[in-house]
Amino acid sequence: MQHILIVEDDRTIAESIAFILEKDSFSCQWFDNGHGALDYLENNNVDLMLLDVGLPDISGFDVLRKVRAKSELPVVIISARDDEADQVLGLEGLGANGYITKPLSPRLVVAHVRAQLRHLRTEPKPQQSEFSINEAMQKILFFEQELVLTPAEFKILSHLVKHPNRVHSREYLLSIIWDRPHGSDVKTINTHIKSIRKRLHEIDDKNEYIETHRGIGYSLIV
Amino acid sequence: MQHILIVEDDRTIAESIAFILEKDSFSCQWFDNGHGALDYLENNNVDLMLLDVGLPDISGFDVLRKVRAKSELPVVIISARDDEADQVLGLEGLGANGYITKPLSPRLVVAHVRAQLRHLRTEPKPQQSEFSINEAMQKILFFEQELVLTPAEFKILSHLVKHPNRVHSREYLLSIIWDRPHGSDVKTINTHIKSIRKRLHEIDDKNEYIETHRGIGYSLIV
DNA sequence: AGTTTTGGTGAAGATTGTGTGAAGATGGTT
DNA sequence: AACCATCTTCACACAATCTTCACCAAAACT
Repeated sequence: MQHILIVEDDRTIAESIAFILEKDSFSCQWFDNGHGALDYLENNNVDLMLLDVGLPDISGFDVLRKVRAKSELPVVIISARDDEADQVLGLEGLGANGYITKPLSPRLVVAHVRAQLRHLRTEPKPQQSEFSINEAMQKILFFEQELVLTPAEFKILSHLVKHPNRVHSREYLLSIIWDRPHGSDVKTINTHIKSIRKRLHEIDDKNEYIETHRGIGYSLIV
Repeated sequence: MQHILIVEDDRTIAESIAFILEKDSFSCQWFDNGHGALDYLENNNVDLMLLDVGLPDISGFDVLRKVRAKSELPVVIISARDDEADQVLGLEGLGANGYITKPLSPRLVVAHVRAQLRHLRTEPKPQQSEFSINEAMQKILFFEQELVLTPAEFKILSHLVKHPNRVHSREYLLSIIWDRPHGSDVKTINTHIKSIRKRLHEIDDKNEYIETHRGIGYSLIV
């Protein structure tokens, strides 16, 4: 599931956006201020950010700059009024990926989000790694050798392979395993990671491909 | 030149899609109803189908199932409103290859069509195997020997033979057996697979040709 | 160094999915 | 109606997998 971060100080608007997106099978996290959102970004796996320019604490301008300092995360700007047009222009120059004007149309929000994420998906960097995924057979090759994985292991590893070199929280990795809400302990992931590591070691016992980020999560190094 | 079949009851939308695609050097054929499109498919060479879910005569659901009963033609769903989301999900389960929501963005339509056709090109060509199908006789040869199969078994096995080395969900395999909606349990497939395996074992009891993918479905290994 | 927190490990439940045989339901044919 | 082939359902056993737990090791913090 793709995870959207909503930064919007109007609670009503934020909730309606979240409602729409969740109906469209995205997961959402809402912040009514910039600092909270930036903190959240540090430790969580976010696929796209919807950013209102008029925030109480810091300007959208600064939020975007800080985000861009660290990542290429797609950011869609929400602009409140026409007289913010100049500001929006500046934001686009700074690397915003799109913008929507209020009042928001539900369809338009979904369309923008989808468009950005699809665009992201259709531009995969042909970054070759020692892993290759065969979705049709639900199998992963590691140095040309087939890994025998359980469903949960497959889901976790294929996500790590698709998004290497970045940290994924245990919560997020758990959410990948389930279809529906399921109240199991995040420590479960430790065990899954353990067995994935074991399987990788059977083929190449030298290297550590899955790195532990203490207190945060795991990442795959390629 | 690649040929696109457009099934869309809104003339304006259909014409604009056709215009865009033709500008992009595809050829198009438009139908404003499902039955006409299905007839056309029988006798014409189509590379991809753009299918609106809200048709006047039969539902997109039924159209897709009928198409899937006979081929792996790439089908991209066009969904009109948000409240069709559930339906679209069902269609994806039934084997749709993608979907676009209205209002349609020209670039997005072209992108989807191109993506699907590119994907098609990389699909493995039918490779020769120990199986050979005689459609006219509704028989399958396995190591030169004729398999005696019930209709349902024939449909399942011939689909597996035509699309080997990839996983097929029970839902999908069930949809192959029926022409129309039929509310039977997906576990039925377990039993069919069991009896197909039994028949294969009668000829070659060494190998496991049909592989189980726990929680997902089955695949035929060649 | 000692304490606290977090992650690794192996094994023991708990849970879920699948295989199996047989019984029941369905639909067509005589 | 009775038969037949076939499809579907069911109950159970078994296997694979997921989760939890207890314990130890490693890291971070006083």
